[in-house]
Amino acid sequence: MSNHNHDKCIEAALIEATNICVARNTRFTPLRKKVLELVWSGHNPVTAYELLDMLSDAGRKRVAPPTIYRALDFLIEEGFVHRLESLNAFIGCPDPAHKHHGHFLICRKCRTVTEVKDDALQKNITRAANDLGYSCENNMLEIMGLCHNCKKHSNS
Amino acid sequence: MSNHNHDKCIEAALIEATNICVARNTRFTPLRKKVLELVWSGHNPVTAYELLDMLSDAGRKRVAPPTIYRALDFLIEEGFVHRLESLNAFIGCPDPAHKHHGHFLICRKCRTVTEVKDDALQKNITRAANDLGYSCENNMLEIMGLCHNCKKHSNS
DNA sequence: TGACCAGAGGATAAGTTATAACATATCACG
DNA sequence: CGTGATATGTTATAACTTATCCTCTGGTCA
Repeated sequence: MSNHNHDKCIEAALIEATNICVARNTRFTPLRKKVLELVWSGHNPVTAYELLDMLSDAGRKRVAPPTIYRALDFLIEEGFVHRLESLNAFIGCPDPAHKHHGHFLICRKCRTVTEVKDDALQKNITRAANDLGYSCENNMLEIMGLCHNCKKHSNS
Repeated sequence: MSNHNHDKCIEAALIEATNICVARNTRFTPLRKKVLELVWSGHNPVTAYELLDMLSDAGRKRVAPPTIYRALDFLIEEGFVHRLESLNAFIGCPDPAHKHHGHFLICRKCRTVTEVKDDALQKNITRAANDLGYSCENNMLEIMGLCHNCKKHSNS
């Protein structure tokens, strides 16, 4: 995630979300759009309260927590955003058009988060659940470690 | 987890924890023992505040949150207890002697939690991380679905 | 044996994350 | 327009977690 034109990421996410909402006839309101844009401010997780501050800085008059949480609920429901349970934080989904569970790589150093897309892995998870008599309706995998870049530049 | 003698589960967990602490020369104090016992009161996750209430009911004078969190920190550190991130709750580990990451099946109906022990799955996870340039220092998998028993008895 | 020290746990307060409950605004559609 | 449904604003509070400071206890060692 080093030096790319991140504006493109944001723009792409907003356009795709817009298209999906049109297709589904759901309401991509200005607030929801703004929150999605803020979530996409980087490839790092952001917390609800960071979003709150960012929204306020962005010129709106200070909003209260429910405003953010409701927007996030919508964005998660539509698949535009994932929640990182181990961080109580949120991250934009790079592929909202395809329904999937959240599997993430989290760099403990630079906090970059990369989404894992691995069908074999998902199959393996479902299989493991079935082996023990459970159905798998939903699952989340969060892997903490060092990203490629931080591995190179560090000795810890 | 239907009708087993759960006292055996509790007893086994306490004995194993005691042995491990002796081996490691760490202090399994009465408070820590009591908290572990309470965590093991069932095969369901318990929250920190539930433990707080349980401790108080158990005759002690009301303790404050840090007391519980410190005990939990110790128990987690020693591997006796896992934290379920998606529930902000805690569950006893059935195999504390062997270091491993937490992979769980959670029944959304009866809340029974079963720990998954699956080496192939862990290898698969590590491989997926490496494929994307990440190391895997730590990982957590939480699968939500219905357990065998609840599948049989329900139509939702 | 007694001075010292480290670790455990009690007490208070505060920080962080999330939701309930109710009021108001806006939209969609007949 | 009017009405119902959905979105957002507002206030308060619940739920979860940590920081800080202090006391007590049990072990170590001069």
